[in-house]
Amino acid sequence: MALAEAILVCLTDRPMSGYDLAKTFDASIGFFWRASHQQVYRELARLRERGLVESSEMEQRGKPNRIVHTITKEGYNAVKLWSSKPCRQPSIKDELLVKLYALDTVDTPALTEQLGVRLDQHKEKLQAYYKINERFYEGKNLSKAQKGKLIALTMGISNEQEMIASLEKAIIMLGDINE
Amino acid sequence: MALAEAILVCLTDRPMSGYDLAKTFDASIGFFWRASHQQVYRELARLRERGLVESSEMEQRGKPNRIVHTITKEGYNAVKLWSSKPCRQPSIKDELLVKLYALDTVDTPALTEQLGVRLDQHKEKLQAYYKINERFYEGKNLSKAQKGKLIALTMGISNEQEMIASLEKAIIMLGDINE
DNA sequence: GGCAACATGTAACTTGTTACATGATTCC
DNA sequence: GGAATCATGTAACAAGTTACATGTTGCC
Repeated sequence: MALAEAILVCLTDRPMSGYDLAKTFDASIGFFWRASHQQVYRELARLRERGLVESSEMEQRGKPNRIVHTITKEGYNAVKLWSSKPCRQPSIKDELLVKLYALDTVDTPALTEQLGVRLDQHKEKLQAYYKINERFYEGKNLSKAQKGKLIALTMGISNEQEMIASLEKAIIMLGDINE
Repeated sequence: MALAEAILVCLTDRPMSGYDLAKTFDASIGFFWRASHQQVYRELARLRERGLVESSEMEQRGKPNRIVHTITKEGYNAVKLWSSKPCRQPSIKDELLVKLYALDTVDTPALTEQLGVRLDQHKEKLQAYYKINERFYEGKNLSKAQKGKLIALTMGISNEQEMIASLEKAIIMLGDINE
């Protein structure tokens, strides 16, 4: 049920269309909670039914019309209530670690390559985080909302750094085994 | 579809009952892939249908009978095939970071407490990892299978260490904001 | 002419969660 | 007497994924 809240949280920033939200879940908030556009549209329909967002169609020239969703007072209350309740633990599903766990049954060269692919993904993500940090936070006067986002970003950065170091070490360890 | 493979991977170690598997998904392999007992039983039924495991009932005295599942040759092949194909990226769903992202809409004292709870969870997990390391790996002669598990464990340890440091920092940053 | 971006959705299916259901033994 | 552990599952529902479906504008 936290997709609902993640959407509401995005809408506290500004009213958005489903398309905007889908893009947001592919970047920014998507770093902490990922969702496809299909999920977003389905959840928006439910939020509208529950009165937590209001939707209005905006005409546009040269582009298809957008349906813009605005968080309601009840929506804000729902976010506040949710935020006061304990979090569930983040779900963990990592195929790469499961493959390491089964090392003697597994295709080792393929696995080594996959570790490399993953390493590159984390490097890219770290660079993306650095750019966001430079562009929006570094050396700026920040509102409370921005400070919260900066804390989340900081955690993201140190997590990526750690993952990169870990994977580099893992690749070396795996190489040693196959000598 | 990777729950199937995670179960098969567990069964490469030794034949197990659904109950054993459910416990395994609550510890060891559960550190990388979590699943409830309901999911395990459902997936076992499918694996049996697909011929990837074979099941036989074992009578026990004083306890209910167990149904023990053994991985078949086809099961091993399925693991190998899966391992050679690229991994999907691990899913990310972290309510705590979403709450930080929405700091000005959120109940801040409650959030601070939740950060503390999460910090404790990671500390406990780290201790658990240390114990596993001591008991099974440190200063021992390791098979290839064990070396793979050790790599995964090493990654788990450094990830927990990083999370602990990050959360401690986040709690301080959040405290500074509310002064 | 083709592809990317803009924009919204439906349908079918697979996974994951919550609740229910049963029943024996062992330990406190 | 009650709780914990052992042991197996079903059913209903919620969430997530994959594939399908349509149509415009702007750029190369």
